[in-house]
Amino acid sequence: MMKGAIEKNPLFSGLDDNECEDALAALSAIKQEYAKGAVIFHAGERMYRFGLVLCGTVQVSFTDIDGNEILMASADAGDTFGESLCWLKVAEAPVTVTASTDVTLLWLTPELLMSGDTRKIVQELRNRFLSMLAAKTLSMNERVQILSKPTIRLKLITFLSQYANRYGSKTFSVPYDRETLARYLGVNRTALSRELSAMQADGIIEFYKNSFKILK
Amino acid sequence: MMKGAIEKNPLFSGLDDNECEDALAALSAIKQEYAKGAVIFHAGERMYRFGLVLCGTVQVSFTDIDGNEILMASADAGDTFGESLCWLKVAEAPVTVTASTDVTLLWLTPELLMSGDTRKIVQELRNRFLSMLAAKTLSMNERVQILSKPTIRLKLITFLSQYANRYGSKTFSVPYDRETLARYLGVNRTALSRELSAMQADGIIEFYKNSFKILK
DNA sequence: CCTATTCCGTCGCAATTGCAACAGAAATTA
DNA sequence: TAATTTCTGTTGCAATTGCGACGGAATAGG
Repeated sequence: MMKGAIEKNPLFSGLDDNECEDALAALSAIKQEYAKGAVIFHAGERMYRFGLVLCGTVQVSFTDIDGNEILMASADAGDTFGESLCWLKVAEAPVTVTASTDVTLLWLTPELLMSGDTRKIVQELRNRFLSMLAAKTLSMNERVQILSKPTIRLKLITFLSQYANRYGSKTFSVPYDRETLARYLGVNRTALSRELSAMQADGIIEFYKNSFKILK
Repeated sequence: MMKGAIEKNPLFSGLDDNECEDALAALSAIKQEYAKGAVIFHAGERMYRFGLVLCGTVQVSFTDIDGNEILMASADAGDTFGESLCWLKVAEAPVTVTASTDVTLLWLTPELLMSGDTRKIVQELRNRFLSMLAAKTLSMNERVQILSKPTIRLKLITFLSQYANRYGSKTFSVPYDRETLARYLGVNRTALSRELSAMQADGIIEFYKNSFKILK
């Protein structure tokens, strides 16, 4: 049913049905559903489990020192959130997770991965969990790369190039509305619209809603 | 000798001498020295080992699509670099590592951590390696938090607050010169100097070279 | 089909920033 | 010590961006 989303996740991809069941059991998987807008996790609590999104989209925002909310990531089907805070047993997690749409997700507990359990599936999961974290680090590098660019245009070009690379095509759509994209890029929404229009006028890109085409 | 730097690193902290030796052996540690300015790792190669800085400072810069160099991190004694790229066996690592000062470092190979080796020390290292990656993710969150701020002043306040938190004091010094700090914050150097002066005039901070004091 | 709501682009203006040129301080080297 | 190089702060100006207000398009709900 939700098999698709699970398979997309590097923790489970390529496992056969039995292995998958064992893996879910080893992680004490619990399914839960949230309505659009619901708060999935409150900042300030400890994150005992991390989340794997089965369907829908969640937003992870960081509550900073002044109480402002900064969009850290949005997780779609197959994506996870909260692994680091969970693994490190951070007492007061500084992130809030909310449902952008109706959401179904699995809560997973990495407790067994920390133990000396030598079952094959547990060892495999340990390795995969590690790979997942490593991949997350690299994807955050990409975010930093974008945010470091001096102008909105360069941020957009970098962002769009990254997407084009990931999709292997110069035509693609992104899972953000303008407001969310602006926050992801760290810029003002209307300034973003202005720049998108300018880039289209300059013949650099074409776009319709969330679909983009890089002309270059 | 360099024991201090090693102990600062979460992979080795708290291990006794024997364990430490075993750990270094398990990671096939090799010591190497570089002169100031030397290139420690070239972008485009595969990173078979990750680095642990024993003394000195290295800079990790990201080479983006246009060939620009973006400062991703600077690693001091006890810090590591390249774990993610190494673990994921990325064929063409997109980072360049250079020596900001004369540098001594250990090259470490995580190969054994990927195996089914069940020796206690290896299991321990696996867990610690994981924690290290998780911690890196969180510290990158802090960087993103800074870069997401709309103005130089807010970036600085966020950056300085993070440092004050880490040191547990409102007086501290940072390991960056102005040029490097500007690149870390993603802003223009002279604009940074201008804003620092303005903040001092406004009674928010005091600073002398790389020493800062938050007055608030 | 109509209405309310959300989403998106445009515009003018003020504020912030990048940039280039420059000068003095500090550190390094001869 | 003198000379050279590096680092840092200042300033004027142009370019970019943030912000608020607005209107039209798209969407959702009845």
